[in-house]
Order: sequence, then structure tokens, then C-alpha cells
Amino acid sequence: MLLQTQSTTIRPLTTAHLAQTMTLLGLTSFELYQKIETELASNPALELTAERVCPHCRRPLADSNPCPICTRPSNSNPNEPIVYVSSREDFLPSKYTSSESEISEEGLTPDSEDLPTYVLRQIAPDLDPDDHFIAAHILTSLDDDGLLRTPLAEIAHYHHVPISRIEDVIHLIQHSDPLGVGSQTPQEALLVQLEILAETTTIPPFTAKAIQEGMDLLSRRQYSELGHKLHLPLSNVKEIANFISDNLNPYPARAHWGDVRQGSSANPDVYYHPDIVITSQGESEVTHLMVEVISPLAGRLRINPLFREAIHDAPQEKAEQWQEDLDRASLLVKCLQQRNNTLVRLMQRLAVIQRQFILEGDSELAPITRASLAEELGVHESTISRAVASKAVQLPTGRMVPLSKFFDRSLHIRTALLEIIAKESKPLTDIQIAKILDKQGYQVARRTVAKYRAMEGILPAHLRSKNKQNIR
DNA sequence: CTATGGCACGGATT
DNA sequence: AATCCGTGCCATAG
Repeated sequence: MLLQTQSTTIRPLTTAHLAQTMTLLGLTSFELYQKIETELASNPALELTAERVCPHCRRPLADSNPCPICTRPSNSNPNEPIVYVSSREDFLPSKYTSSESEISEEGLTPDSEDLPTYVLRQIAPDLDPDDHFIAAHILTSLDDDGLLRTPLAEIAHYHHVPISRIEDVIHLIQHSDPLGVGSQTPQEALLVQLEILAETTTIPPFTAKAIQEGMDLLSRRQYSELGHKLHLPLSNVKEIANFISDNLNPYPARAHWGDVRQGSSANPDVYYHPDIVITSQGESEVTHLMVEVISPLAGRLRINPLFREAIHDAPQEKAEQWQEDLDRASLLVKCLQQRNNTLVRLMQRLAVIQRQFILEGDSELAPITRASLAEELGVHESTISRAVASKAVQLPTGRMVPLSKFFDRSLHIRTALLEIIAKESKPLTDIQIAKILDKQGYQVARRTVAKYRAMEGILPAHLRSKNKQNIR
């Protein structure tokens, strides 16, 4: 394996060293930024050097290694990705909103973890700063479906504000992507989506009414009764039902995270900060991948040499304090290096294994486990787990995905499934889908097909029509 | 009778 | 040790 980061030979590990490395590894670049910032402010032994820039390409460099792009041998293997630590200015966390830290604490599942942050970024520009707390509270209270099950009164009481104000914030949240998040019921979510959709599409008459008044009948598919209630012929009711199942999603969070496209209709001010950025260079056969592990600092963290000098003739009463500062500082620097080193090695390997996925998309994702990678790299499994958890990657397409997606065991099958359903001329049952998948080389039980379908938010065959339009 | 969702079990993964 | 995931069995809706 070429291109290692030269500088870090691993020294004898103290337990403190180990513990801190572990901690740092699990942090996102934003959290890292916070940590270093406070340390920098309180510890005189640390200093941040001026940013180092590659003399050739003017690329900012975050470690002491030579510029990986300019020093790279021209005959290098194109499959060998360039991985390095970068401090690109446009990803520096100093630009992030400060409300961030409050959001990501609750014990959410990894998949939904980023939803609150994602939504908050969208609404932040329109949000009264005083309401940030409320928004954060609401967003972290969402269940896995993106619905808010907590009574509004409870939230209002907690923040000592009138319910109407909570409702205003929710209104804002509901109208961001995924549409309808933060609704209290599936019904409400549908109505929000319907409202937006009405601007661009024609909607069967009485759809809103059907949702409002006949939700239970609708979900139970008791169409004839519903028709009776609304005084509509059965054909109209079926039309409404089909429209809803084709265009609306009662559980806003279900199939949406991961589909996040940047820049589309989302607010341009919205900042989604990756911890790792992958870009591709060149075209066709000789595409090179460049992987940047984002360093949250413009410049390099090191021990202040003056401080190191000064400590020799420190006044008696300060000596102990200073020594402690120095130790802490050097520990942090070392651990930081090690964190970066681990991440670089991890990405080095991942970029090779998942090259196809990065370039081609979901269907090419190789199903690998953290454990197998840990073995290859010769590190403990938990190291990989930590490194992978809660990190966001920006792919060359601009898509943001959680790093954990690189370890998704079933994604490739799910995309195959998605494709089958997209192409179907008439709704296929789970068993039929299972058979087709089997022909394609994916052996899955019929029951599993059903689960994947649910994961993707696709309705069962009998209430699916061939109309393959999505929300928006 | 067929298609699907719920529950729960066991093995793999973290 | 805790959690996740695929799967089989069974009840239920259509």
C-alpha cells in the first residue's frame, strides 16, 4: 500500500494516549473543532501555526507532509486513491452554526441522527434565533418516521412560550425537506405534502378532504365506505388512493435520508459539512479519486516552541502547572496525528474497495463489514466503529452520505429492488420480486423483500400502481 | 387461497 | 454484552 503518512510512527502508548485517541476518532470534524478550540484557549503550550500552502498548487495542507498531489509520481496506479488531510477553507467549521452541538446529543439511531441537523440547516435562515432551542428540541424528539409524537403543550411548557409559537416553528420545519417532517400524525404530513404538490401538479378532487375526514378508512383501504362518506363514486376514491400512494409519504423520514441532494431546491445558505470529501479527477478509465479528510483547522496544531523553552526557567510555583500544560498539549497533538493517520488509512482502503460505489452509485456498493476492514488494517474493530460512526462523506456527485453507508450490507440489493419496481409494468408481489432478485444473483427470502420494501417506503403490490412518480 | 405484516428467534455484527 | 438483521411461522386482510 503506497502513500502512507510518513510522520506518525506509533510510539509507546500510554493509557491516556489510547483513551484520547479513541475519543478523538469518534468525533466529527465539527466536534473536533470545538474541542481543539477550547483547548487552544486554555492551554498556553499549544499554538496554531499559520496555514501551510503547497507552493505549486496552493492547496492548503493540514499536516507536515508534502503536498500529496504535487509529489505524487506520475506513473502511479489510478486505482490507488490519493488520501490526505485537508483544511479547505470552505469546510472549516468556524462557519458552522453554533446551534449544532445541541442537536446531536440525544440517543438517536445512526440513520436518523443526521435528520435533525439536516432540517435545522434548512430552516436556520428563516428562524428567529430565539427559537433555535425550540427547533432543536422538536427535531430531536422526532421518531424514526419523522413524526413528532410529543404533545405540543409539553414543549411549550418546557420553553415557557405559547403553543402558537411552537406551531410556527413546526410550520417551518414541515415545509423543509423531507416534506412533512415534524408533523404530529401521518395525516398532517400528507396534507403538508399535498399543499406543496398542489403548486405544481393537478390533484384529484377531494383528496385533501379524504385525508382529513377519512384517514382511517383510507389506511384500512375501505374504499367503498370512504366513497359513501364523501359522496363520491368508487372510481374517484380509488384514484385518490392511488394518487396518495404514488406521490405522498405519510412517514416523511423513511426513505429520504440518503437522497439528500445538495443545491437542488434547498436553501443555498444551508451548510452541510462533511468530515470527508471525495472528488474524482480525470475522466473515463483513468479517473483518480482524491479523498480529503477534513481538518477543522486552518493551519497546523503544534507545541509552542517558545513555551517549551520557557519552561526550563519557569518560576518555582508555576513549574508544575506549566509542565502539565505541556504534557496535555503534546498528548493532544500526538493523538490528533494518530486520529488523522487512522482516518487516512481507513479511507485509503475504503476508497479502493468501494471505488465502484463512489463512482457509479448505490448499486455498486460492496457489502463489507467493519470487522473485515479492521483485520486488513490491523486495528481493533472498535477502532473502525468509532471512526465510522457519525461521519459524513461528500461523494464526487455532491451527494452527502453517512460513512456508515460504506458498510451497508443490503444497499446493493435494495437498489436492485428499487430498479425492479421502477421498471415493473404491473405491480409485482414480493414473491415475484424475490424470484427476480434470485435470478440476478441475490438470494433473499420473500420476507426480506418485504422488509426492504418497507425500508424504502414502497407500498405493497396491491395498492401500488405503475405510475412511478415520487414526491416533488 | 394468496399476499403481507407482526413477532420472535438465532446468528452475525458492532 | 448489546444490537442489528434475515428469516420462519402464524394471523389476518383481501
